[in-house]
Amino acid sequence: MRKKDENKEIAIREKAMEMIVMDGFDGLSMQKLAKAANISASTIYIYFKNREDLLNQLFIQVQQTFSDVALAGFSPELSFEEGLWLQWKNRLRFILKYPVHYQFYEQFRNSPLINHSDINLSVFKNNMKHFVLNAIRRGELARMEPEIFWSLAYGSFYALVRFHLNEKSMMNENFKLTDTIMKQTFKLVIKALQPE
Amino acid sequence: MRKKDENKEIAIREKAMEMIVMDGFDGLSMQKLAKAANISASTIYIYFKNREDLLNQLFIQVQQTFSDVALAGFSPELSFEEGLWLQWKNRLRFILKYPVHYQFYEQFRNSPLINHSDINLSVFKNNMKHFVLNAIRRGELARMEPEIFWSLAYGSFYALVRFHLNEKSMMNENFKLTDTIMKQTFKLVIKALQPE
DNA sequence: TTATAAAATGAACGAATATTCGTTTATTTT
DNA sequence: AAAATAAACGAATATTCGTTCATTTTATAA
Repeated sequence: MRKKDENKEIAIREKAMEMIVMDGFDGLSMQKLAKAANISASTIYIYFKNREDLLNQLFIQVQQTFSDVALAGFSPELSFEEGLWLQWKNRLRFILKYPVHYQFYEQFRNSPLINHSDINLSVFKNNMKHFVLNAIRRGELARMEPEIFWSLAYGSFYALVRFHLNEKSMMNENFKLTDTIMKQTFKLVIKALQPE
Repeated sequence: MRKKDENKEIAIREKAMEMIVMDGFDGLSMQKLAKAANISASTIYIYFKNREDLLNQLFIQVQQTFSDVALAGFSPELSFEEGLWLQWKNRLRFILKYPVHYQFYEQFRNSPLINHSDINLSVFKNNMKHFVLNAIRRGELARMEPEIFWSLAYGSFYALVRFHLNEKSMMNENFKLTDTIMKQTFKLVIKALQPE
């Protein structure tokens, strides 16, 4: 009984994401993908049920990895400032290390495909829930709706990342996301979220 | 010399955006679009050079309308709090009135197509630049990098909108973007951006 | 070494793709 | 009302699409 070639599956996954990031979902055809991965088109169907399944598997894996990375070293018992900063750093680390994965992820999230792929983030959600509740209990975080917290704490972070990744930035053509910029933004967010 | 039928072009534009929002860029074929708009496929090529041109024209128009709406009633001389709040309301008004346009807009922005379509937002940029500088001069806004300002002032707003439009919200399944929520978030943003 | 089972392939499938072409239709100008 | 012109169309084009299938190759268990 011959085993599946792990490298082949990885090649399929990586090339597929590269092609999607380069040319959009239109740009990914099974035949072109096969050529890019140096295999036959029919081989792809040994590793994935069909095109839709391939796309979903890609998203699920990236999503899972991304949220795992975000939680690395994280504990709901951390102080509010420490915990949030850790997550910012974790997220940025992933984005910088795997920009293709991240861009694929964002593209997928903003496409209608997202509706057909169900996501499981219960571990992540639970962590964040406890983290927020603990911070409120300790008086480090203002009492507020979870969506308000989330919008401020992460919306601003992702806006920064977007400026960083886009060549044509809204305000400044040559924007670079330095540690200083990130820390300054972070401090302002903390200020906003503090009680009273 | 027969004139072009304005309604026909509008039908093409609207149906195209609907199809893209429903099924992604894959979902838009010229023949299906023609059927949806009750015309012949070849007629589309009278109004648009080709498929790519159609997509670009759609984006450019929505982008222009959106930034015009955002500036409605706006003046760079407005106080910081008034001016920012006006923009938030303007933006939300557009999003709620034309959700399909907005979702198409976001989808396009997050796709590689954005790189092939050049955008002209000089009027908008100029307004915002003066607005921010005036607010700093009057001491209503902390001195900071434009990207930090932008990330906080709009990143959090768009994160709220995202929660609102997504069925499966990250934190709360049944999140509704009420006036109260928006005003609360806005107040926190103002707090963050204030000097000292 | 042989048997076996799954991986891997290339050829082939019909359906769908964007675009073009020759012709017809509708509208405006003379 | 006739002439002129571009809109509008239906049919046809050559490709490309995702997927299937019969066959061959290859790694492993016996």
